[in-house]
Amino acid sequence: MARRDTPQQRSIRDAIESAGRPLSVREIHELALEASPTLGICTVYRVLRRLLDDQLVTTVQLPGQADRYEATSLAAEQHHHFRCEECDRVFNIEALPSGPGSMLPPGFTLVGHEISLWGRCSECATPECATR
Amino acid sequence: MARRDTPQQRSIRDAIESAGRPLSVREIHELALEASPTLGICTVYRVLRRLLDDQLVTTVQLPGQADRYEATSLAAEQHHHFRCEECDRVFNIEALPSGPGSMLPPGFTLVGHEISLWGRCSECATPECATR
DNA sequence: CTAGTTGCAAAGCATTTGCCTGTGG
DNA sequence: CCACAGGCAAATGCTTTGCAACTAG
Repeated sequence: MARRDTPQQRSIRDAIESAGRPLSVREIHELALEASPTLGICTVYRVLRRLLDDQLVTTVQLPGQADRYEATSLAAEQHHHFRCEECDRVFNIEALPSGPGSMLPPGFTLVGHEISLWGRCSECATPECATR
Repeated sequence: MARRDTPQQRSIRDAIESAGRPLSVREIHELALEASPTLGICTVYRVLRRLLDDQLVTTVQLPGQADRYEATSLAAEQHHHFRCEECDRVFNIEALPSGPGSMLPPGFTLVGHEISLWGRCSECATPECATR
C-alpha cells in the first residue's frame, strides 16, 4: 500500500506538473521518456491510476477525445477546455458566464462548442428504478 | 456506390429513427436484433458509416463516452445532451442561453456539466505552423 | 530483506478490415 | 447476373493485467 518514490514516477509527475495544460497519455509518455528513456507506456497508465487515486491528478474528458490529465492544483481553478483541431493540444480557458468563447486567448479561433450535462433521469432518480 | 435496401439496414434505420434520443452502437444493435435476429455488430458499424456519409445520421460525442448516433432530422434542433449516470441513456435537452440545466425535464437531477470548445490555437492559426 | 514497482508480453475491449457467401434490383 | 451487402474471423489501437526481475526504504 505504501507509495514508493521512483525515477519513473518523478518523470511522469514532472511532465504533468510542468505542462500547464491537460496532457494525453501519449504526451505524458513522450515527455517523461526524456528523463526516463526506458519508461514503458504501461507504467504511465499505472502511475496515472495511482496519482488519480491519490487525487494528485485529475482526468479531463472531452467529447470524442481520449482522456487528458492535469495536476489537481491546476484543475481547481474554474475553467473550460479548448482543443486545437490542428495540433490536438488541449488548453485551459478561463471560464466566464458570458457565453462560450468569450475569453479565448488572442489568436485563437473558435470553430464549435458543446455543453454536456449529466446526472439522473426521472426514471433513475427514484430508488425502485435502480435496475437499468 | 449505389445504395441497396436490405432488411438489416431497415432495422437499423428504424431503431435510430424511432428512438427520439441518441443511441449507442450497443443500443442500436440490441434494438435492431429484434427485427433482424442474425444481425452482426460489424454490420451496425458499417451501416452507421454509410448513414453518416449520407448525412442521414449524426454523431453525438460526449466527454468520456462512446459515440452515440441520432437521426440528422432530430439533430437539427438546437439542443444539449444529458446523460443519466444510472442507466447510461442520453437525452436531448432543449438549449436555452440561461445556463446549464435551466431546461431539464421534470424529475431530472443535474450532477455536473462541461463546456468544451474547439478550433485553432494561435500557433496553428497561422499557415506556416501547419506542422504540429 | 521484501513489498511495492517496472517492463515485457499477452489479454481485453471496441471498432475496423479481409474475404468469401448471399442477394437486391 | 453481379456489384453491393452481410457475417464471420482476424486485425487494429488503446488500455489493462500476469508475471518474473528489480529496487527503494
